Amino acid sequence: MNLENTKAQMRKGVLEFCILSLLSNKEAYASDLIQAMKESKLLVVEGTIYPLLTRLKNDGLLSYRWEESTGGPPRKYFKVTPLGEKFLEELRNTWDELVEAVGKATSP
Amino acid sequence: MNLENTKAQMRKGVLEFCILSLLSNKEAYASDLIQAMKESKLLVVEGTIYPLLTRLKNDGLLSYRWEESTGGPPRKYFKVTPLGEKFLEELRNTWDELVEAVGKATSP
DNA sequence: TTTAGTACTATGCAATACAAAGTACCATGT
DNA sequence: ACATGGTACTTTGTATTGCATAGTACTAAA
Repeated sequence: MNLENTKAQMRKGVLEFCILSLLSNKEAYASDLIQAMKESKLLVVEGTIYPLLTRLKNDGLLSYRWEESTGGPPRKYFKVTPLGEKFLEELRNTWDELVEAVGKATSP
Repeated sequence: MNLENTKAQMRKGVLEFCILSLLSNKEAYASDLIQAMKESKLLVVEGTIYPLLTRLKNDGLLSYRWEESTGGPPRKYFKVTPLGEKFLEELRNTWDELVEAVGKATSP
């Protein structure tokens, strides 16, 4: 039981929420997202984000298009589907409820 | 990918925090905790809480004593150890940071 | 042609919430 | 005395998912 492990556990489930939310604002590819998450102090690495994006795509919450890059291989630009927007809305509620519930449980 | 599943994911890591926090206020046994969590709208079931309590105890964050019950088998009353209090303090920071980080990442 | 950097893919592991089945103890009813 | 029901705890197995790691493929510069 170490703190880093627990932090990682806490991040679970909120990553989905954050990624969907970021993509809801504008299209992006993996590196954009990693950068954006980093700026919010939510560190994510490649091994996490690529499988996550694939999962969300397979579930119909995201779609993507290929775009050529000026230097380097082409990029997968993701955006949120209508179904994804709907799911995102539910995630917002879920998150708010969780924050409130934890507040209740942990305030003396 | 369904909402219930994601909710469960979001709860991960938070449960530890809530349980430690509840026990920091006063000693309790499993059913007390399940009840308290329920009142905070954080549903937990036996299969989750018993292994969690055992984990926390094995890591030295909790200790327990047996107490006879008026009706039914004896109960394990848990309380937070000094090490647990220290860990709890860190979890508080971690949680606050996470809430802030998610807020940044998900607000337009 | 080789090297470095970027982007994506694939495989395997560890942590943990939960379900489900099981064990043990006590009190009550017959 | 015995069966029944409720409470408390234990054990086992499963599914999900973040992460590490290694690998593939493309571009550009040396």
